[in-house]
Order: sequence, then structure tokens, then C-alpha cells
Amino acid sequence: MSATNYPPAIFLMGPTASGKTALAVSLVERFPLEIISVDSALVYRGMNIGTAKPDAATLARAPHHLLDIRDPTEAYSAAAFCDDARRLMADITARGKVPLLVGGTMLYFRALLQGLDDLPRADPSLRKKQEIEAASRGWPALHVELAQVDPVTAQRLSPNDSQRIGRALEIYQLTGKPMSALLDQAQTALPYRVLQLALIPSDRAVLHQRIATRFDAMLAEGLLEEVAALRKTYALTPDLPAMRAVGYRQAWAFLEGEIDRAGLREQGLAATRQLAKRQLTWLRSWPDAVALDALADDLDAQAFDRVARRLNPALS
RNA sequence: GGCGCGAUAGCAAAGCGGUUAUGCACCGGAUUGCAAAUCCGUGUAGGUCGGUUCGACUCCGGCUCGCGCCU
Repeated sequence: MSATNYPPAIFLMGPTASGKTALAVSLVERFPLEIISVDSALVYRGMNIGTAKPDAATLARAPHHLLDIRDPTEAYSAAAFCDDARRLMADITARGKVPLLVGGTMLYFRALLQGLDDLPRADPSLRKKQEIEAASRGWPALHVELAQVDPVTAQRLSPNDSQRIGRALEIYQLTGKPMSALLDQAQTALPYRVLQLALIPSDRAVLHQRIATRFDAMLAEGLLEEVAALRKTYALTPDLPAMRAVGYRQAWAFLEGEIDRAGLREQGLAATRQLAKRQLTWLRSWPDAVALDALADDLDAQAFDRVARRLNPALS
């Protein structure tokens, strides 16, 4: 099957608070699309306010796949997302519809598009051991250890990059081979003709303002109560991926008495701004993205036009 | 009115008569099973006027402002 015969798919990418969900809902109402969420935090059950998860009314109009598929005590991953998303895309396509992938977790988008190399999955017990090791000897010591078995990978990592040092060590321990020797194998690129839309706000200050307004709204809607309830329902710890999410980490610190109300707001806002900045860094060098100004008055019209062209070749 | 203390980068906060404090924020970057994570990079700033000095953010004095105490 040649590339031109691949079925269509649409990506809608953008930083937090750029209006992705609203646009996605409008698109679903006008085209035969089904939404797949591309978001590492929306997968968690019970995490609604702080993740700006679409509410029930919105979901009734525009169902989203991959929401509420994990407990906050569990981990999700780029690899798990790839499996889930590819499966859903095939189902949607078989139903005669077009998958619309919406979100801001850029690593997931890239992993889906390019495929992942054949690496072993994460091993929780190994990671636990690493944590203990690192706590007593420090990550730089583990970095030195990595340099002995995988100098190539150690070279490109900072001695403090806990996560990547841990993963590289984990891969070596699981396979007996250095991570660097396992990369660049045949990855399977996504077999779809993908229209990649990127919502990029032209004015950072306006995005920051939207972030502030939204964070205050989350506080008013009961973000703290949500986190307190989660802590009662689940055996949570602050190092779980779910509790390290923006807003949740700060709410946790507040509930622990580590920061006051002002610190909660200040640190929550800063963390959200930093998240948006990192997302924009991905987008800035994204190869085939069609950039749309998230703040444009005719944003919907522009997006509808792009989507229509892709879905109805006769129009273009 | 008098006395004392202080005035340092967006915020906080040190040392120092002549080489980068530092932390946070902001900004830029990296990113292969935790990614809303993790990590990397970028700052001549010293209230104001004058003096001392080869050289002052650092010493001295005036002024302004702030804080405290006193009458």
C-alpha cells in the first residue's frame, strides 16, 4: 500500500490553555471525526479539575477516547499510548470515520508518528532499586556507572538527568546491551496521511493571562478538594506521575503545609507557564505542522478549511 | 526633630577595594516505555549626588525613601 492510499488522520496539537478542546469539539460536530486524547494527565480517573478535563456535557457532544483509563496510582507511558492510539485509530477508520488526535503531550505525538524502537518496557522493581541507590549515592554516581556500560548514551546525558540515566541503566540491565546499540532499528511510521495542525498563540502574554484565569478558576472549582479526595481514595505518594502533574504537585504541597495559598498560586502558575513553554519548544521545530494562531478571530474557519481540504480531496 | 538600621537584577538574598554569589521567575534548548516528567543554557544589578582611591556595589559625607526606637 503506497503512502497516498493510507487513510486520513488529523492531529490537533498545542500548548496548555490554547483552546484545543473547544476547537476539537467544533470540528467533531461538522466532520465525521472521533477524538482520541493525547494527554498524559487526562488518562487519570478522578483528576478532572486540575487537568481541565472536558465536562460531561462536552463529552456527550464530543466523546473522547483515552480519558479515565488509569487510576492515579498507576503509570502510563508513551509506549502504552502508542498501542492504545494505533488500535483506536484502526477501529475508527474501520467504522468509516477519521481519527482526530487532540492534546499537548508532544512526546506521545512523536512516538505515535515515528514509532518507538524495540526496547524493553519499564521495570518497576528495577526502578525502585535505582531510586534507593540514587538516594544514597546520587545520580552522578549512577551516571558514571552508565558510562562504563553505555558510554555513548552517558555522553549525551547530564549527570543529573535522573530519568534518562535510570532508563538507560534499566535497558542495559534488562537486555545486557547498551541503549545506544538498540536505537535506530526499524521503527514503524504511522500508516496514515496525517494533517498536523498546531495551535500556536501569537502572543505569549495573552497565553499567560489565560493560564492565570484558568488556574484561578480551577482553585475556585475545588482543585484542593479534588486532591484531598484523591488522597483519601487512593494510596498516593508525591512521586507518582499523577501527583507530579502541574497543579496537583502544588496542591499536594499546600495540603502538606509546605507552601501557603500565595505560594500555591504562584508556583502553580509558574509550572503551567513552563509547561506551555516546553510544549511550544516541541512545536517550534515540528517538521510538518501547519501552524494556526490560537488567538486568531477566524481560527475555527481556518481549521475547518484545512480539515475539509484533507477530508474532501475534491475541494482542493 | 533626634538616634539607629537599611536601600543590590522581575522577586528574594549574600560576600567582596580590582576575577561569576546564589535561589526563584522570565527567556532559549534538549526530549525513544514517569513526559503536565526529567535535564541543560542565558543576567556587569548595586537609590541618588559628591568625595577618597590607580580603581568603589564595597570606604566617607550630603540628599531621598523605608523600617525601628527616642523626645
